[in-house]
Amino acid sequence: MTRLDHAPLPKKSPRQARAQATYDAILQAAAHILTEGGPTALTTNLVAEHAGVSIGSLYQYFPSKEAIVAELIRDLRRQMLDDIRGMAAFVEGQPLRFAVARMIRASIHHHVHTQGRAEVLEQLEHHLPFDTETEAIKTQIIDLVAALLDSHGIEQPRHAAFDMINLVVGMAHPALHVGETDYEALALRIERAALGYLGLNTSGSVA
Amino acid sequence: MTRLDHAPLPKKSPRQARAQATYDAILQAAAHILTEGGPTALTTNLVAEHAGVSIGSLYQYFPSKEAIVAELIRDLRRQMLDDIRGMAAFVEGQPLRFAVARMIRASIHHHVHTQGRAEVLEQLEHHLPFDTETEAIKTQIIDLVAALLDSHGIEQPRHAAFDMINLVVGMAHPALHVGETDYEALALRIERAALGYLGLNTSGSVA
DNA sequence: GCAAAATATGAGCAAATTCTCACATTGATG
DNA sequence: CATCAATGTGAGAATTTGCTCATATTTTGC
Repeated sequence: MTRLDHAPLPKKSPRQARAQATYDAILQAAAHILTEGGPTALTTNLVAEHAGVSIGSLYQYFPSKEAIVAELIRDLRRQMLDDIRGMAAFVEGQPLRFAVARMIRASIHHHVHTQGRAEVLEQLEHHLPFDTETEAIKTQIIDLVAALLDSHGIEQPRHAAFDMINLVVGMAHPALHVGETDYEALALRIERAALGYLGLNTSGSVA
Repeated sequence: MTRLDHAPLPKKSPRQARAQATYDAILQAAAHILTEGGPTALTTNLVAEHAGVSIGSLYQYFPSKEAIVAELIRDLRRQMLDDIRGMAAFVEGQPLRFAVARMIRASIHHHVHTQGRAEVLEQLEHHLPFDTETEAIKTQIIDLVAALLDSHGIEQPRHAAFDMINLVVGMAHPALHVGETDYEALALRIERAALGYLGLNTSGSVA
């Protein structure tokens, strides 16, 4: 066994000099192609070309096309987890309304930053072999949000965390996809729904 | 010009006896493959095989694989529009809370009935050539919901309709996908968020 | 510098995929 | 029935795609 036994990478680990650049270029190219052309546009040859790398190099680091997608998914989840962690730490001890507000802004920011990638990847994930790490990260994300809600006395925190995440993402993504650029206005609208879900009613009625 | 000039079907229109069965079998098979195996599993040969039809027949009605997907999307949208139309008629004159409750249940029912298809198809739609009919149907759906909200004095009804649809779908779909079967409980949770969004506050606070 | 290890290359093979076309079968019509 | 149009068939041509491997280049350790 070499020193790569800790990594869930199915093939050779690159960690040495320019290899990392090759590895990164492949992932970046794959992400780009996926968001631009959709799942059917993703071919290994095209990825290699876009990455400015030979097809042979691609297969040095990824045993298959699916492995590239799987790694993209892991990357995205790790990023999400990091963002949520930072957010959770930031709102520690603050009132729930504030925490919710921050969470919504963070989610919008995250989706803007990863433009459309989440959609496609989540979709593809369903038809990929079960990945332990990805699943573990998803659990951690739910747990973090659940802990946050629990600390404010929300009932069934895990259930609520699941709903809250979907509520925020479900509203934010289509709006952003359709070209909405007033993030603050969007956040305020989502906030109304989120606070309603949590039973923290905003004052005035629109109707 | 023959009598098929009214249909946006790029190839021959089937309307005659068993031809319709073939046509339907192809669409059904494609839908099944898409939901089971995802976008990458969809190949014309496989569709023909699953439909119990020769590959030649498939190309008699669809000029390309994309045309099949496009038709599936149109089908789904038409179904959505019909469901919403029925729902809107049913809640005519009823209070907004009731209308919202019905809309949420209808949406859940619709998603249960079309299991996962919406996700994949919506995703693929983004990378397909612009389809006038599909777009028109989407507009009609928004308009219907907007009219409903407007009749109850909701401000910016089109904006609100867009948000409401995404809120409901965004919360319902992941829950159903994860195996939730208590539709009523799910509907009640979504209702909290929806009413919160609309400013129709529910009574008690959970926190 | 030099050998050995790490990394990169890309022609090309096997399999998959899209789609055509010449022909067979079925159904309708008088 | 006979005829013709509508429908169905599937071998296979043309292309694409996933991936390998023999070889070339670069980097590292000494």
